[in-house]
Amino acid sequence: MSNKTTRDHIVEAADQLFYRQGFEHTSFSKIADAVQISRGNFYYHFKSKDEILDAVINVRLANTQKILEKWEIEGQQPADRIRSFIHILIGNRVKIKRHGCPVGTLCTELAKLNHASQAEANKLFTLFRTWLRRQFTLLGRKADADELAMHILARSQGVATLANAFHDEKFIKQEVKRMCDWLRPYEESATRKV
Amino acid sequence: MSNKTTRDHIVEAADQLFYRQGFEHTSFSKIADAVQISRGNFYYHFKSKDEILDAVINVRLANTQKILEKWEIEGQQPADRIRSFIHILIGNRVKIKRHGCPVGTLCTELAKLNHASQAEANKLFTLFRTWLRRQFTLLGRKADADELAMHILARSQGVATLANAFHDEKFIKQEVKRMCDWLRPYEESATRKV
DNA sequence: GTCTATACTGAGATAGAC
DNA sequence: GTCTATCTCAGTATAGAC
Repeated sequence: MSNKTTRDHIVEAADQLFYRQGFEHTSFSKIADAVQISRGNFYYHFKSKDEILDAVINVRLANTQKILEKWEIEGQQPADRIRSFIHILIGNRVKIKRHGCPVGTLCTELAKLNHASQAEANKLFTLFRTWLRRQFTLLGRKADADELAMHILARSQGVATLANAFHDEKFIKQEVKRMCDWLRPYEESATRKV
Repeated sequence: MSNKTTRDHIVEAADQLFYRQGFEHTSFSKIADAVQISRGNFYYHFKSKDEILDAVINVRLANTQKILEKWEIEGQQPADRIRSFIHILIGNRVKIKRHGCPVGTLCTELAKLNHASQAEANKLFTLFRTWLRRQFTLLGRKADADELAMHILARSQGVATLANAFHDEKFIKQEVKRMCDWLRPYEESATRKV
């Protein structure tokens, strides 16, 4: 099963390093060290560093899509699914404390660099946004589904940013509870209608 | 009055550029172009790029302190002062849409770089946190004042991150309204006690 | 496919003239 | 104080052997 190509290994290592150290700060040497190949070998697989970034973004998009589908299937009710989203903050709390949100920090960095792949990276946010919007629509909030989706997305971003700055896991748990409390009235009003 | 030294001009230009393009991405050449001095001249005023960063952080700390004092004086009630904080999102919405939050994006970047000045930059967050905590304490929330301070700080961070990614000013206004709505019950319960 | 060697560039930093 | 000239180093990228 572990028939990963060198290309896969490069993308995987770059994915990790871009998350932990940032895109610009991650040099070819660092990726080369991680994958245990020579620097020259990169250019057989990719034309440039930007191409590696695009590959990383595509992998992340695919993985995100899979997770959203998983939550869609596992969660009986829309509110359960939204809670799955909220709880990634808990599941990834150690990484978030150390490196922030992988989506948010990448989009923020690419915006500063005015990088050509900004729009591609932003699609990661859009995946979550669209999925959350659908869940809120299913909760009967047709009129403000997108606003609610953006609201909860923003809150999870803020939590990640501050948890990272203050190196605080407890804060993540605190805020997750608040977000779940916030969600409950929407859930209950939907249940009453059914 | 405009007796600014060259050093002041350097710090000012670096401040802007670090915000707009990021610290690492901002080279000496770019700052030199902005200030209209030669690259070599930097080293009369600063020993290294990191020293410029420290100077920038110190300026930002001083400016933040001033703003907080201003809000403290201008706002009659603690809730008014907290609303002053919330409304910087509106006042700075164009910049936030373009470059995110100056505090959040700097702290996030320095965390990725594992930069020595991380702790200094985080003091910017701490200034807001401590100030907000005091306002919530004055609102009679002694037990959870810090939690509420962190909560509102996180929300403003999340708003800035998404407004930047989606280039969306309307979203900022939407969320500011939500934050003010969120604040009202705390304000009213405090007023009732008085 | 992977390597070594190397070109080229731009970065931070230094020396010394003015 | 400010400049020009220069150093050193790390980065991306290329060429060509194996």
